[in-house]
Amino acid sequence: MPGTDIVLDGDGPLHQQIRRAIARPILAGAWAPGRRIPSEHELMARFGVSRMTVNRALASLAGEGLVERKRKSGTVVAAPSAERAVFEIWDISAEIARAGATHAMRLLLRETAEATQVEADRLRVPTGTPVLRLLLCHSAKGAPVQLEERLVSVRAAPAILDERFETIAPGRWLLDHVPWTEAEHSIRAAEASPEIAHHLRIGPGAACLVVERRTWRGDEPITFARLTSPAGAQVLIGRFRPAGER
Amino acid sequence: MPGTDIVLDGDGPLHQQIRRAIARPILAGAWAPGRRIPSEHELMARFGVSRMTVNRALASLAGEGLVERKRKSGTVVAAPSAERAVFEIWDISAEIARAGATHAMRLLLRETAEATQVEADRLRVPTGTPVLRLLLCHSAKGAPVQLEERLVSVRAAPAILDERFETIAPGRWLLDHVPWTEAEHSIRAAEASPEIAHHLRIGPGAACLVVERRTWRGDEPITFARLTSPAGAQVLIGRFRPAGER
DNA sequence: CAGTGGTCTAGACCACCGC
DNA sequence: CGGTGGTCTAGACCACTGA
Repeated sequence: MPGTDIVLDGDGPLHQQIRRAIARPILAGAWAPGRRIPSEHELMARFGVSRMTVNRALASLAGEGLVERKRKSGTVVAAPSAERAVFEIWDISAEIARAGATHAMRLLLRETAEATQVEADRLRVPTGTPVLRLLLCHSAKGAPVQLEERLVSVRAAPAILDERFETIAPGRWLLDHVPWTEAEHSIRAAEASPEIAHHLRIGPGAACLVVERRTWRGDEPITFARLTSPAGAQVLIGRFRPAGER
Repeated sequence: MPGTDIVLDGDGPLHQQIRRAIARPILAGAWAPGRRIPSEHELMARFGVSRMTVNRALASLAGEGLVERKRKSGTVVAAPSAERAVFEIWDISAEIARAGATHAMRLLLRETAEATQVEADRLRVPTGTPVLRLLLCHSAKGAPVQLEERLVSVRAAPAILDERFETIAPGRWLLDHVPWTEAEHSIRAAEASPEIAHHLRIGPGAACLVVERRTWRGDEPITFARLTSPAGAQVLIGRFRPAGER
């Protein structure tokens, strides 16, 4: 098969290398859902490893829902699930597009500064660290659906200073340019402050869903985002199985 | 070692049986965090399986964070994380207890009925299915923190008709008595209806976090719960890694 | 029927780390 | 040093299912 760009990076255990080699084109969108992945025998031969090692990598990808495996028919790229979108992607523009609505974005603030005490706490960096401050309002069908307050550590993503964010959202840009290894979400309800209410065109004190996300690359904080949506504009859905299963 | 009640249930692949056998006492709280789990060699001998099979079970438990493994020192029960509580347990009384507060529970409604159209939709059963309706208010330190509206399919859990719920919460009872294989959460913000506001002693229209949970055993719906908490009373936290890792 | 994945085995070498 | 887990191999048998 030409065009199969799966290569091992030589970093870490073989089964993790194989897993990454296959996960990479799937997550990047290069392999469309339904595309067939080489069989275990083919991968054995290609990488010169035993079948157990290949199986371990593929079984793990199947456990995460990135691929689906069926006897006889083989392994194929799985359709992205809403669950994965919730806990992995967090790209509001993609979510809006998936819902079939048109997405618009307004950049309300963009400035570099040294982190204040409060910002440093949020981003988990020392006070005075250079940061990029962003404030954006995302709309679907003309109605505001999410206010994005974001801090980005300039040290973790220096190239972000060249980006104007006229068409691409900061979350998307970061996903594309800065690999992350760890993320933390916190989810809560809150009443809209006057400023947030103004931007979202809702009454002050109206119920909002607030998601805060931090990401790291190793021990290095990358970004802090607070995403505020009016009640009803966003529902997070997750599917789970008992810890003893799977 | 006396008192190690790990037994295989003979259901499904060996590595899953071993995984369940170890996960069960951990999730039930019978094995305290830090407790040492038998080494791979001991488990090999006890169950008469190969080391690969034991390793597969333990590696999987480690991946979920139920145990921690260290070379030489062995495998121990991990401390429960807030993340696990959010996505697995959902036992409000345990969460309150962990936070060091006293938990109280008031049963406001308990009746059996045939599911109305709306209830049938929520529980994903046909209209007219026998259900148990429950309404409870959970308090911490005397202040209401969560209103629980719950439907239980009588067919899936007939023994629940004998339970009065004076000391044990329905969620806890179900976890203890009805094994589930699949759960779905949805999370959103909403404004308190007059009735909910009354029970939670907040103003009508105040912001609330609403979590809806459905569980199944195979294809059989077990329960639907809507858990409403005042803004600020509850924050859900999750930690994640990229889909290509781990 | 034949291709595919699901599982399991018996054994091996290695890295880590407490004693 | 020796116990522990981390990884990998080569091979085996089986279950499922599409052609």
